[in-house]
Amino acid sequence: MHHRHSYWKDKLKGSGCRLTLPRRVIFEVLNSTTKHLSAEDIYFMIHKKYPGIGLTTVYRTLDMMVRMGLVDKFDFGDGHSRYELLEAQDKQHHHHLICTKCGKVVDYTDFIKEEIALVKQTEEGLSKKYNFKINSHVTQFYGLCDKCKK
Amino acid sequence: MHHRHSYWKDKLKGSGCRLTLPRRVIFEVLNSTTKHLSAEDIYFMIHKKYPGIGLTTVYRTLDMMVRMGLVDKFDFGDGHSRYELLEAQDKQHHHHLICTKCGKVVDYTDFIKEEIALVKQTEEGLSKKYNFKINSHVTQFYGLCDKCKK
DNA sequence: AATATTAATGAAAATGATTTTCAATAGCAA
DNA sequence: TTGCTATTGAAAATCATTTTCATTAATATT
Ligand SMILES: [Mn+2]
Ligand SMILES: [Mn+2]
Ligand SMILES: [Zn+2]
Ligand SMILES: [Zn+2]
Repeated sequence: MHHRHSYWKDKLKGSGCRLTLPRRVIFEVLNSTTKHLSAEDIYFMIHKKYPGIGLTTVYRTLDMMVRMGLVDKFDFGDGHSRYELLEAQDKQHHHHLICTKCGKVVDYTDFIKEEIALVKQTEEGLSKKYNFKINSHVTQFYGLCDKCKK
Repeated sequence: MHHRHSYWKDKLKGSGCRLTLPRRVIFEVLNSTTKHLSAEDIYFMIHKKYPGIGLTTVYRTLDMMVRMGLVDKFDFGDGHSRYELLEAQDKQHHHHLICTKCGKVVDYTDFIKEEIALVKQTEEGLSKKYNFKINSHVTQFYGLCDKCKK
């Protein structure tokens, strides 16, 4: 985790960017949660302690982190983009299970091995057949969670 | 295809809805394309012949068709929701391959058999483990198409 | 066919997430 | 410190989509 810290900071500096307070704070929020936060979520989470940091900056910072490949941006269909630190903590590549009623999101890695194998194979086939250079994929399951089922 | 026409019309009427000109026109557009159109796309496609049909109605009609389970709504990440008639023509369940540069979308069904099998199996496992009732899934590959690669 | 009922429509206004603008600020290299 | 300029915050702008509301038209009834 410590090497990751320096890693992203170095990466910032390496591309002529500055290490600012908002950037450090926003990174820390993402690094210490398991949730899938929206820009507004983050804004409110830090606003008490850092009232000087504006929502605009949250958006800009998240956007930058996405471009740096540090953060993943998701759309779960509720009108708010959500962000998640890549390779954070013990996190690995995973897919999502989303409750369409309450918005609950589950990261699952259970069947990821088989999925990854199939995905890799599919990617290869598709790349060849359609001449695409595939960079990423998204798999999401939508449904109703435990509580919302009844 | 003829039975499909009557099918959706019957479904409409069955739920107390009226069969109006905008609805017929919008259905026809979706039924005669292989593309993934946005509300605005549809609006402009019909505007010359039917200048009386407003964008609001296009949105409303698409929304209704989605609720009826007649149309699928997708977000390919370009800021416009896109719509596709379900089970239209020779179309089957399929996944998408999206060029992040030019927006080209490919429907592919090549590896769908294996995918479907895995998806079904994954759904079962996830349903059990997380107590979700899974209703749908989305799988999309992002990359660069033939032309945009270079 | 004429009429009554009310779902559906279109224009305009509102919404709300995200982006842009721009003058002020703060990293950081020298 | 100083100077350069990337970054910031506030306010305004953008833009896809939704809401409002008076009008219209689909359909059931006469
Ligand atoms: Mn996740
Ligand atoms: Mn498709
Ligand atoms: Zn739920
Ligand atoms: Zn392309």
